[in-house]
Amino acid sequence: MSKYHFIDIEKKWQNYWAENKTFQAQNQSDKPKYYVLDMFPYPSGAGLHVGHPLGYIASDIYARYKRHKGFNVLHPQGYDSFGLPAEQYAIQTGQHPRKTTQENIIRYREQLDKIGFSFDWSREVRTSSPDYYKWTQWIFIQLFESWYCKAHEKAFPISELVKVFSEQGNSKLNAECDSEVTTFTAEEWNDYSEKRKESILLKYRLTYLAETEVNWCPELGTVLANDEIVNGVSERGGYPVVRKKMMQWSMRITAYAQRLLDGLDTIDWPQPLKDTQSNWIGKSEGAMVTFRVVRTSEELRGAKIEVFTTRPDTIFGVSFMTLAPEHELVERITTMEQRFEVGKYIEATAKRSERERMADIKNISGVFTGAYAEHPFTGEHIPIWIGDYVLAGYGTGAVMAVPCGDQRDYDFAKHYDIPIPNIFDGVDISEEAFADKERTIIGNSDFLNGLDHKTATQKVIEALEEKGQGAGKINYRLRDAVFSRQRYWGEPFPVYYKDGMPQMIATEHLPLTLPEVEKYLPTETGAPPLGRAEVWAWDTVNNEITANHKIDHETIFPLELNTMPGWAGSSCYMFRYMDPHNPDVLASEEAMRYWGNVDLYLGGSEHATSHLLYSRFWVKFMYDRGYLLVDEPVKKLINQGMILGESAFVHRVEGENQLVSASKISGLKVQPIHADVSFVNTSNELDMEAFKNWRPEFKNAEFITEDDGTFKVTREVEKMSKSKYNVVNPDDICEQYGADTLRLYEMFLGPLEQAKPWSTAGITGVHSFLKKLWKLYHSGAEESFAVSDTAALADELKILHKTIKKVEEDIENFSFNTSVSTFMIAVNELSALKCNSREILEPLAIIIAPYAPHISEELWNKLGHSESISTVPFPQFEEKYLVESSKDYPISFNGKMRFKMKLPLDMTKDDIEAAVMAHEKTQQYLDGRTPKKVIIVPGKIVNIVG
RNA sequence: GCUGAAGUGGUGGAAUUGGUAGACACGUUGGACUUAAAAUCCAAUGCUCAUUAUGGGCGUACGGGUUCAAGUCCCGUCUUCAGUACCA
Repeated sequence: MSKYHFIDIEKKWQNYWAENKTFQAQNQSDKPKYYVLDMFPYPSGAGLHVGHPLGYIASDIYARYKRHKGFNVLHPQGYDSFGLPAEQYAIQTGQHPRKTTQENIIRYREQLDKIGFSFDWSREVRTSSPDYYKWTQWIFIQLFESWYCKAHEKAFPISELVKVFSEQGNSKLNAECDSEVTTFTAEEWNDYSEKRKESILLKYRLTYLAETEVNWCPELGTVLANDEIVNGVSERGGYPVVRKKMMQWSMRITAYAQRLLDGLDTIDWPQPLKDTQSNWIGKSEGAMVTFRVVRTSEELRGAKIEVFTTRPDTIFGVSFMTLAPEHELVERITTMEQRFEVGKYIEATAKRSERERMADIKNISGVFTGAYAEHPFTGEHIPIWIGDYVLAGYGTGAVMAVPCGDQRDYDFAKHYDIPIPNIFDGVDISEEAFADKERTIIGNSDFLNGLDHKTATQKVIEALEEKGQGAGKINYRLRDAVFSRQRYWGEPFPVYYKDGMPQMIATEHLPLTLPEVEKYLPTETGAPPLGRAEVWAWDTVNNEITANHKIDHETIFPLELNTMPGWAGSSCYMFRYMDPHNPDVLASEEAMRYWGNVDLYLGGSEHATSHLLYSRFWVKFMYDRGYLLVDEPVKKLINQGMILGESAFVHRVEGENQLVSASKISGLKVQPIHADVSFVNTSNELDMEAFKNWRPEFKNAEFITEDDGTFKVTREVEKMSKSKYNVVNPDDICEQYGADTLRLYEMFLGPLEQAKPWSTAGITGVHSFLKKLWKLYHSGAEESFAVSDTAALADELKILHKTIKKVEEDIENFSFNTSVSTFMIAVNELSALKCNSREILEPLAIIIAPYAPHISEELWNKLGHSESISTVPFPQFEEKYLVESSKDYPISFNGKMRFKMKLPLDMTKDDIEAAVMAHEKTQQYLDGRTPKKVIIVPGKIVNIVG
């Protein structure tokens, strides 16, 4: 084995690492720790494509580099193995999702192993394994057993809440809870039945069961969270979604809204991602204002409308109110005369899907209820309307309409001929509303006249508070997260139902394992798939699962039929890696103390409002309750860009079986067809035979070729996907060029964070670099190993140290693409010098090792070392080798670079001025004039002002 | 609409953060080696004018500005991408 046989070399070292457990991390070490994590993959049936490993390669380079730098590195990997695709595959084929998931994991592992990652596989976790989801269930129970105190901004055990209730009731309590909680005294509480107490507590628990309006996807037979819906259809499959009321588990994430927002300042995450999260949380400051409904009938006694507004300062501009069609008061306040109109309108809006409503922004629609509200200050009667521009889900589902200050209110008022009073000084509102807070001076508003936005807001809130008709309020867009899914392949809830109330299974009996079912579809009665399980009841005497027919509602109770959503298993998994086999706790305190939080996390930005937000929420909760020692999961996060596919299109003449080459299309009516990219070479020529044999419909197709007889396809950049036939498998690249080439090439493609299309066009350049590197250590036709012990030349040392310095900077800045160039330059320069000195070639192998670990292990081994290169310290660059005796100084004159001058490095400013002045060429450019000054930037450039 | 990021050769992309723009690679062209091809090696390659040669002009989306010096900083305009959207 003398030539660069990458296949043998890579296999050899991958086996070596596995056998020697080279990358197993220890939980005790004198070294500083570093935790590098990738977002773990969902093992899909399609396997990995070249886009998946991009982030893994980057994090692997960083992990390997940190090991060279003397860190104890934790770099684990696992599988997010619960999920919908496996379940849908199960529905189609009847195969158990456990089986297909297992197969997919094996396939993923094979593919990952071929790329030479330095994962510590002894710590692997799988979210679908009972040993793991035991902890997901355990966390769920802790959330159930907790409430959130707003006074302390912290979660506490529910037992403390019970104590507060029994001692002083709930009137003084400042806790996060459902909006309709009524106040009670300690005496009242103590008199309540157990069931009533339970149902009150449920309104305070951090995970709770409630009738909520949810996004129901009939096609998938399940509810979806807001972030699982894109443009009104399901993210998976693109099926329609409708609103529906259902009894669901929810997570009280809204309790943590402010802390989730504040925490963003403490973490080093990309700005766009932070912005996405803070938009999603959507904090807005304003006031709650209560409007009394004018009592025109007994029915309306005590009726009030609460609104949220960010502009309480414009309250004197209110000329009508608008309720969402779904608002609970609509039914009650609508007058007899308007009943028919209102009913018609509500029916019409209910029929329209969310999507239609969004597409129809321009159309103004609404209807008058016939009722009036009373202005808190003027007592004026304000008409109450219904309009679908008001969303039931935001604020209170009602607005005080100030047409002069809000464009939507303005348009609505214009459309229905409602007055538009102007309450701004010196502003023309005849054409449009005026919404500039900064330039606002209030007028025509009684005690607010002449005030600016800020002062007026403050003053009006005080006045409202005095009247008991309002208060300052911060509102969030963030909703509580629905946590129930009507699916089979997810974590079962550790919950059974006694007398209609949910009960937790004691934590010592976890995990509650997923039952077997015959089919993975919902039942005929519409219950979730777990409704098919025959053994799915909880025996509270023996504390075990038992058959449904034994349910007696005395000691044996039905278990929850829903399962948890995809993000349940991924919210705290980073802590399980710290101590993955611990049977007693999620991770031991010792392990958590040592590893802290994730130092570097790599993954796609598509998880911004799901996994990354929910994970932060759970971690903060676990921190509050003392189960974790940190309140943010991840210190630094990098979003790697997606690698896109370059789809190939063959064009077929419409209605004919004629296929037209790219340049012959014009003028023809053609239909593009995705062709498999493996039939196309780099100059876009199609392998016509392969295409003919691809599908029977093309067997007899006629090809209209280019004039030279070739057939060309057109290209388009799209997301890589099986259905677009543009998927490139990393295995093929590893086979043809090797894993080291794949690793280097994926980095070389461009900046890590940027999306970029995959193209093999440049891969030969990277591959030939590795061949050159190999040749540097070998010589002769036989390429025998040839490294000598002769001392290195000064030039060689300079190249080496320049390279060390640059590569170190690049890795620290995560600009892995430029260091590949740096290696290429170094190898080219050293080859030109015919360098074969061990003094150079040994450190060179180390600095390349993080990027191309297999070839460097092989070279390291040939250099006579028996240990793995991955444990060797990274070479230190030394400034002294970079220093030159003299340097070319570019000389600028009147802003233009004129010529370069060789000057000694240690020259002072005066020396340089003198040297420049003495220089013959300077005289030539100055042309007899005296320069005003000579500007010297030390070590850089000399500039003469003429 | 709002928020954020970005705009550099034929292509992917560099540029030590204000100091010789286009590193490195692909592609293209020419050459060497070959019966030939592949592989490999060498040279040229931003555009443009001119030439025997040295050279000149223009160039980092567009228009201004600051500076001895701008891809980089400031103001304005345009375009692209991403997130979000009747959020009161």
